[in-house]
Amino acid sequence: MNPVRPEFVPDPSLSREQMEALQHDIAEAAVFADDLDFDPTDVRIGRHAGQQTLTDDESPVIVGVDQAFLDDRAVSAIVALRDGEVIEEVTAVEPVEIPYIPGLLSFREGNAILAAFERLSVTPDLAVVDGSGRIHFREAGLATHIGVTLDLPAVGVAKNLLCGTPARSIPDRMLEGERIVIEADSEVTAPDGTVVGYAFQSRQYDSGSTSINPLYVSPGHRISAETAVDVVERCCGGYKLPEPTRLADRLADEAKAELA
DNA sequence: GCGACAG
DNA sequence: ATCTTGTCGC
Repeated sequence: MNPVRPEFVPDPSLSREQMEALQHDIAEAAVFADDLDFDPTDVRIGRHAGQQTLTDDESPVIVGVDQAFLDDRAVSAIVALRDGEVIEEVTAVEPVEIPYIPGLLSFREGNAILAAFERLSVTPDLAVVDGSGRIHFREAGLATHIGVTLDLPAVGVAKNLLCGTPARSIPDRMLEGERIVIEADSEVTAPDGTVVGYAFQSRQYDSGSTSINPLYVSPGHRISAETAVDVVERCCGGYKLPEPTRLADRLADEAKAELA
C-alpha cells in the first residue's frame, strides 16, 4: 500500500523545527479513537489462533513491523498474519540519513517502513509498530506517523517509556495481564492527565527474583488506548512481545544477515 | 542550568 | 538499534 497523505512522508532533510511542525500536523490528523473495519475481539493470534469462527476473508489481517540496522542502512520487515497464520512477508532496505534522536525516530526509520509497505500486496486491518504512538512529546510517535500517512489503524508497542507519567508508580513486578495508565504531563502536548497509553504486562514469571518489564502500548491512529491494549493482548502468544512483532523482528534479522 | 529521552 | 559467551535462574 502507498501513502494516502504524501505530505506526511518523513523527510530526513528537514530541520528539527520543520520535523516538529510536521509532527504537530500529524497529531492533529490522528484519530485516537476506534475507527476500525473489524471487531477487535476477532483478533486471534498466539494462543487464540485457529479458534476462528469467521471465514478467512472475514478475519482481520494484522501486520507486525520491525527494523534492523547495518552500517547506514535500515532493513524494515513486515509480516502479515490472519488468524495466527503468516500470509505474507516483505522487506525493504533504505539508507538512514540521520542518527537516532529521541522524539524524531520516524524521520530515521520511516522511509524504510513505507518502502516495505509499498511491497506489501495484502491490505492490513491493523499495524503493530515497534515504538511509541501517542506516548510522544507531540503525540506523533512512529506508530502515529506511519498510521496517519497510510491512513491505516496502528498501535505502538515500546519496550521503554519515552515520556508521560504512570498513574501509579510501576512496581518492580507487575502481574501478567496488569495495566497501568500512562498520562500526559507537562512534556506532552495533550492536556495533563490525558490517557496517552498503558504499561501492559504481557507476560510474567510465576515466581522468583527475576521479573519481566511491561510493554508500553499506545494508540497510533484510528484506535483508542484501551482497544490498543486489548488487541495487543490478543496478539501475544506466550512471549513478552506480540507475535506479529516477534516475527517481523526475526525477519528483519534474517534480511540483515543476507546483506552482510 | 539540570534531567530525561522509543529504536 | 548494535557489539557478543557464557551463564544465572526457573
